[in-house]
Amino acid sequence: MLCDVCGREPLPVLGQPQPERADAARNRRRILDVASRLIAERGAHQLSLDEVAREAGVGVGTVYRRFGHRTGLVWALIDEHERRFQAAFMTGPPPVGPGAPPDARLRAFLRARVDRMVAQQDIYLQLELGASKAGYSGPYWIHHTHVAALLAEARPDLDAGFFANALLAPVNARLIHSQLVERGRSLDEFKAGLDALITAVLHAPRGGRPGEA
Amino acid sequence: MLCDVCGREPLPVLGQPQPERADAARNRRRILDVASRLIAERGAHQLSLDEVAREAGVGVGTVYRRFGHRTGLVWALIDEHERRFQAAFMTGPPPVGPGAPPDARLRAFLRARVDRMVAQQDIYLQLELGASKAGYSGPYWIHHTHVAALLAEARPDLDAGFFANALLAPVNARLIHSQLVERGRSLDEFKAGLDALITAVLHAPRGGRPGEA
DNA sequence: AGCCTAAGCGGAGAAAATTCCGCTTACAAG
DNA sequence: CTTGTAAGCGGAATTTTCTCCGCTTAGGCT
Repeated sequence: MLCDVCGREPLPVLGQPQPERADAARNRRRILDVASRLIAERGAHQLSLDEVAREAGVGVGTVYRRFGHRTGLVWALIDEHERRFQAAFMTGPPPVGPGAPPDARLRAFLRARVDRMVAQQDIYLQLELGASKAGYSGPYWIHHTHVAALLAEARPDLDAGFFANALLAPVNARLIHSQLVERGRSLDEFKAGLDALITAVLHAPRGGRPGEA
Repeated sequence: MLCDVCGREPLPVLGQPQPERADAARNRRRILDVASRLIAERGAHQLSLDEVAREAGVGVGTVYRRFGHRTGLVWALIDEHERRFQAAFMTGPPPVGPGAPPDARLRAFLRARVDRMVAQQDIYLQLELGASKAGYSGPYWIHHTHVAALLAEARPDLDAGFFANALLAPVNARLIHSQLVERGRSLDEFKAGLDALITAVLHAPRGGRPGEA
């Protein structure tokens, strides 16, 4: 069912690969390989799925059945990195992983997220473009849950759900790109800003109920 | 020139209408009228510029010469509201306009921005979709300048530029939509969250240099 | 080995965005 | 009123996204 305000339906979560026919697996691999090569050559912003299909030697239908839409393919290209990233903050070593105090983990997490976005700027920009078709996709809510949990640990009196969004929202490809490329800010300045934001949130005045000032 | 990372060029600022031929002005009017009718009828997400052109009795070329691209047209539809909004916070009565203390103005401003986005959700979603083609457009930076100025007034020791982005980032159509529609949060909860965020920023611990915690 | 069928395939084609360019015309200057 | 010309026009053509549906085949079953 499509939402009547934004006209989209949720992006199917790309879970663990369910049993897949051999030819299907081979095609998936080919498509992903071609796509990442084309992106490396010319940038994610002019990736044409027709061309991917042609170069991969499959029909466009195959690409679409597998990945749903343009954004789905781009997301699949990030998926592997994302899994690694999730492993890092969920089970990896401190300060990103468990073991460090929550404020340190928050800082480390947001900084790592920035690094990921900078490393593959154009792919993330592409992802955010398609986002209005795919909505906030799986990984966003995983990150949200993580940040909210750390916040709840450090400051149980706050509205963790809201503040998690508030901390994640500035860490987006478009803003980072504009800061770095158009506004001439440095990465360090940006990260220092995030640290300051985290500090501000963690030291927020205590209010009567969660979410109040 | 196109940016080689994101492949876009800046959205031309829609300034005051420069002298325009009579037929051009008439066509602009027709296009805008048809577009807003079609959006009212069927939602911004399925606005087809071909159809707009047909119904307005002009060629598609005319639509594109005038508005540049899909996002340009959508933005033009918001332009009038935006002007009113800008007038309100720059020269209107308090608490949004000058006269109230900066913290009150910040709260009022963000709440007003939320209301604007809620009132025309689908148009703003559309705008954010096109954003990666148009980049952060004029109004974003006007809002940013405004928020940064208020922050600088209240807390001259902070990195106003960064925190302005941090306050604006959570007020976006996609997040608001997901909170309200998918997550079942109320508008009041969201606004209360923003108030708390502002409070946290304004009470941030004082650091050695701007931007540090 | 032969059969069955659901999963997978592919490409024509519909729909939408955006570009291009030769024709038309508003309107200012004479 | 005539004329020159820059501004404006329109729509065919190009490009890309995404859908549809009839054909093919991998691989389990006997």
